[in-house]
Amino acid sequence: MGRKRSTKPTSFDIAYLAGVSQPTVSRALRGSKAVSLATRQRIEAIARELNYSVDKNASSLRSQRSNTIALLFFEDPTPDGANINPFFLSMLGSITRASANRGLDLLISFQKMEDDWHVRYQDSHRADGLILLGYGDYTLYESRLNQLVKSGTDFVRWGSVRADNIGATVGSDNFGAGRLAGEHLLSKGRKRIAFLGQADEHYPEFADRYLGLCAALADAGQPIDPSLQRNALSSEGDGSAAAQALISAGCQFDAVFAASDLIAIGALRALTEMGKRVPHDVALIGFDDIPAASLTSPPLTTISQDLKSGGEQLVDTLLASFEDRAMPSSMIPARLVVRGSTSV
Amino acid sequence: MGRKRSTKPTSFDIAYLAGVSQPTVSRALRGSKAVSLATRQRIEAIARELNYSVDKNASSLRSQRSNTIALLFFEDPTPDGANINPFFLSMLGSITRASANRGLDLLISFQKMEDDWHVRYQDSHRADGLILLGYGDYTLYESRLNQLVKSGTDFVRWGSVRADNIGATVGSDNFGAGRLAGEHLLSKGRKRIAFLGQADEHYPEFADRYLGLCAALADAGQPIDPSLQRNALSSEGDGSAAAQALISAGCQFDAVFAASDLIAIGALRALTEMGKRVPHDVALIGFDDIPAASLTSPPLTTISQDLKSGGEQLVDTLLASFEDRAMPSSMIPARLVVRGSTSV
DNA sequence: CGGAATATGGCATACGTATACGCATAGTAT
DNA sequence: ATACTATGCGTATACGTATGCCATATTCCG
Repeated sequence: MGRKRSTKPTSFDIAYLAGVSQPTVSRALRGSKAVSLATRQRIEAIARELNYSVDKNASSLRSQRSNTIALLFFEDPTPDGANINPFFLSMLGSITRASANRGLDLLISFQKMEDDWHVRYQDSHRADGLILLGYGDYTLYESRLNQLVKSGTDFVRWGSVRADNIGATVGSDNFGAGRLAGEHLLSKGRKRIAFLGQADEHYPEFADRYLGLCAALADAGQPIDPSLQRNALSSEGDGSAAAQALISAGCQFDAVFAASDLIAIGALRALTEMGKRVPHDVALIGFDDIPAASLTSPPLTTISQDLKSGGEQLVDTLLASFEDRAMPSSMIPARLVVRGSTSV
Repeated sequence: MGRKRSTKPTSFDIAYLAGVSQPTVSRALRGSKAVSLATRQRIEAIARELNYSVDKNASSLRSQRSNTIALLFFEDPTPDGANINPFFLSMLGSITRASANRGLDLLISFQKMEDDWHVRYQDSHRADGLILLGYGDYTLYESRLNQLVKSGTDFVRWGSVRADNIGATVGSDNFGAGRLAGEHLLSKGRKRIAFLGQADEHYPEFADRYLGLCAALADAGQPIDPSLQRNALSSEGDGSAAAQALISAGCQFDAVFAASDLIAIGALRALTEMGKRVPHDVALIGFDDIPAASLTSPPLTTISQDLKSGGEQLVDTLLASFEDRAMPSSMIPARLVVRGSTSV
């Protein structure tokens, strides 16, 4: 079954039945102006009747255009691989919809940083362009990005939007979001705000969030205590460890801004276990608004990224680059979601 | 950029450089036995040097094999579409990996029940076969499945494994899992166990779980009270409503088995709000072990489905059907994960 | 009413690969 | 030595569509 299909209809079959030539069928179905309305409708009717559909491979081969984009997801170096950051899964959903709405097929693939994915996708004409997604050490794939540019591959990245980015980038306004978080905590009377998250050039998004927080503090005339910034990658384990370290070091703080919800959730556990009450002793705010954020106790105040716009912008930016009208990188505003972890 | 690429190398280029004919290049790169080791290695070296990669479209067109599978995700009729069941996102991760390991590309797409996806994917030679994923009313797409069979499309479903299934199906042993849940609750001394979840033929997986629970009760000589079964689709809202209804109706129960974690989380909230202590007054067990399950308070005892095996079996079953050696439907054991919501 | 512009659609061909055949050469068996 | 099989590779062609170019029919305008 499936092997011996009764010969799928081709454009020649349609042409024969419609009394026209095969090219006319092709033109009609693609909506070319060179075919009269009457002829087109006749052809469309027959095509529908025969359940005809254009052969994607032949079409792509001839036109050198696959109408397909590849979503390459770069994993954190978490070796077990079972669990994926829920935030990116949501983003994936958004991109899927955006692609479908624009008539594009979507290939997805998880990548190890080491593989030579650029060859695999663009050179083989599997896809017209790439969307690159993933936290992880940015400096690690900088050289890869340069390769992409050099080989003329169209691509967009999700990440920190900066002037000197390699290739087009779409991302949240992390600086603004960090400021938002800071202002919210300040408005609650908190002054000594810890930041949990890697804040160096390897993780530019986290760094931007931290800088936003610092800006808010500065605006309010509050001092910035570097000892309140603790590194943490995006995982519960890291968040928990960072919070513990903070307490063990005897730091005084009345609020925690975690660079991701996973970190926040880990921190919440550690804080609770070590006798700090949230939000009474320590207010806590996360980032991403993953589904689990509303389930913790207290529920987590967090920053919600606009995934819908994010996915659409990624796809649109890529489409623009197909057509040689390069779209600029774009920055998407984020939104504060207030829940129990910051309201006393 | 990207438009005027300096003419990608073809198999003819390789052939010329290697001093052989184009077909020999094709054969060599596909590992045909008809080409000598020396020749193959020469060809491979040149191909690597030129950064050559087989044109996917030409290859698929000629061989009538795309080495691509399409993952079609059927959404619940939740109209907002923003949130996707986390369980299926995890499954998606597992399928992605399984495909990659077998050298298959993966197309993904969210489907409305109404579209004629079967045409779009298999008839256009986008994919060699389909994986169908999604909760939702099974009877609704029964007719579609029959169409697929009739048109000779290769596909596999994730769902309830039954003898009379249309097409190959891979799924968890829902009956066994239901029994597992029941036995666990009975072992905790609970006797009046409510079931929250649609348990009719429209949702066979839920129904199987309920039947498993009933079997456990029967084995223990406990009566089955039909009024303790309440319908709920897989959402927090439904779970919460069902739990409230149960209490409002004045039903006596000391345990709840929810057909999914989302339902369980909703139920947990309702129970707590209505003054029932979990697990003291009511033990609660969910299904799926989504990431959020460990974050509720108390953390949720649940059933964990083996997604890794699930994804692999789906892909392998599909591959088998490509090769006309039909693999049977297969049932995957599930595992009980005990947490606080059932241990006093 | 003649010639030019326009509308419609056919002809030829290219996209890059895979495979059925055929043809050598070499090795083996009879 | 003849016939036969196996090996290694070239020849020819098919996969199904899209598109540049040209031929015809139609319209339009002075």
